[in-house]
Amino acid sequence: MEEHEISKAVVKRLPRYYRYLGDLIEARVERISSNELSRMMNVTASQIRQDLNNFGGFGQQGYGYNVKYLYQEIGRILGLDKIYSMVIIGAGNLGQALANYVKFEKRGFWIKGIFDVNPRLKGMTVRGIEIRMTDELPQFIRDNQIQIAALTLPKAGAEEVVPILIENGVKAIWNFAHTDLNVPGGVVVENVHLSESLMQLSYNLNHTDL
Amino acid sequence: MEEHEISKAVVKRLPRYYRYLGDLIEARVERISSNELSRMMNVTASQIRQDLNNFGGFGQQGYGYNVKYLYQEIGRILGLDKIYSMVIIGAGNLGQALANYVKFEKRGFWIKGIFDVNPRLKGMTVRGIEIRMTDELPQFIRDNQIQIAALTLPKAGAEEVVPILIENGVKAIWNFAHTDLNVPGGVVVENVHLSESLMQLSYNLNHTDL
DNA sequence: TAGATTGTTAATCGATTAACAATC
DNA sequence: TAGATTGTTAATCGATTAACAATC
Repeated sequence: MEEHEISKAVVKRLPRYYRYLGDLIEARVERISSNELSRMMNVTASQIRQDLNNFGGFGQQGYGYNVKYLYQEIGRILGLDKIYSMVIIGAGNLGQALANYVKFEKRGFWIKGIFDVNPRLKGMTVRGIEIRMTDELPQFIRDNQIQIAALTLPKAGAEEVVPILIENGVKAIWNFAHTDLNVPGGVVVENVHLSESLMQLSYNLNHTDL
Repeated sequence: MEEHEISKAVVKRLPRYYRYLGDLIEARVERISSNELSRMMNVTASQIRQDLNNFGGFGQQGYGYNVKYLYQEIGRILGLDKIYSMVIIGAGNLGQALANYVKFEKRGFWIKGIFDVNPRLKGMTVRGIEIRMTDELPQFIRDNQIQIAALTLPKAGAEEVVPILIENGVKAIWNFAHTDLNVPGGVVVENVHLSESLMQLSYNLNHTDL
């Protein structure tokens, strides 16, 4: 992989580059300079070139970047050239929203199972994926070599389930519960704290002038 | 309000302070020093003191911070002492998940209506909130003095609806659509790009050593 | 008063932007 | 070749951490 550590700020920008490049492909654009892209994205051309050169030289002097090639390379950097097996823990609205979001599967994130503690949901399916009871989780993770778990359940349940996930081999947690999870090194956590996002909105609403 | 501009990084940390302070109140803790809090939250005590002092001196030398008071003050800074009227545009799973999330209302974010273009949803309710057709939106926003709109619909629809929202007085957009919205100054956008979050997870999964 | 801890200034670190030589 | 644009070094800017005087 890379020689040096890539900063969080850079990693956060990569998916946005990827999205814009995808749009350019759809628009049949073949090449783009850091300058044009910077105008589209409202960032500096310098930042784009610096960000990309963390991972290697993808452009060509006097030409710019080939859109398709750069898209593919950023996809590879993000790990989108691989296939992942995923479970969703918590079959409420949010869990079902994720399960129904087909685009994840297009990007290689396969949802293998949905779990809940509510026995009334047992056997029901969401987009063909069966809802299972949480006690089946350890076996299921091992049998299906699950790498990623999305936690769409309340705080207390999330904290309980994390050690079970990790014991059985889960390597990444997409955490929607309103708590900071404790995981050992080598396990990755990505937080989506919706209420904190709404509070930031609220702050900005109150501190932005017309 | 404040004299100088507060950095985005600081604003992003405020809701997390708020959450930890809420937990401390529940645990009946009366006072806390920046040092104790820093250990709980895995940040430096210096950062906590710097962050808070952007907004004023909430502590007392030799004592620390009064938990309840600090909680209340951060809530006020975040605008959580006010009440907001909100609509959700897009009555899919994600929109319904937001509508069902009662805690938002506890924090003063009242969901007044849910909108969709699908006529089959017309008249249905989610937690007592009626689903309305998008053509009723302009009137509804004005009549109910809606300040915030959550966009839980596909990209194209989101881009179409934004000018309508703004024309009728919406001041903040909570954007779940996979696109960067164009809004005039004075209108606030907070993005929640789930697929980009998943890509960051994927990156970290592939670039973290055991 | 002595001890603790803040508020704040100064030092350090890292990220962004500018500049330009290399080169297609 | 001349023009364009990258890759990369240097300069700037901002954010984080350290240090300590002020003070409860």
